[in-house]
Amino acid sequence: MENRVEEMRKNLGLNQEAFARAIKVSRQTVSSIENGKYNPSLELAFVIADFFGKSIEEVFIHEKRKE
Amino acid sequence: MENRVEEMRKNLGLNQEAFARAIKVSRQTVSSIENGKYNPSLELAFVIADFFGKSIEEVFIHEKRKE
DNA sequence: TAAAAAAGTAAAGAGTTCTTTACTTTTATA
DNA sequence: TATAAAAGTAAAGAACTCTTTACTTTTTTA
Repeated sequence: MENRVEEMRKNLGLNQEAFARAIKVSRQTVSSIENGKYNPSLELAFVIADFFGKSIEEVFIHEKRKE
Repeated sequence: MENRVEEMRKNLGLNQEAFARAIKVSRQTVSSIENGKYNPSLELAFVIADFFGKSIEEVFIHEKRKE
């Protein structure tokens, strides 16, 4: 799954540390999500989307693979 | 976090087993999510919402608590 | 280009999501 | 009401999410 977290974070002029503080996770969590190491939990996906004022679908791109 | 999975599943006339098969998880996973034992992963939330033809926000209700 | 700031990464550990197996309880129907 | 179908639940284990600590690499700026 792809996401636009880095792009949206940079649009707000925040570095990973400030963004991590704002959404109350570690900086490593932000880095891991931005780099696609893993997806956030649904809860964290909501927190991130809410922070950006976007829907989850606008931030996280679920490419539905067929077979 | 609340969700409307049970309601939407029943609207389609599916029991937990048929629904679980359709979204490729175990019946226990469906039961656990419907009963709020845990939230689905973001990936599974997308699969469920897609199955219902809804957005994640329409299926999963993230009540943002301000302490 | 040297120093500082920002970001990448790794490993160990805690907690969460999901599976399988199996049994119990509830709900629907003959 | 007896049986069948549907749903609840529990436990052990695998895989994933997130934390802390700590170090390395990349990018920015003085």
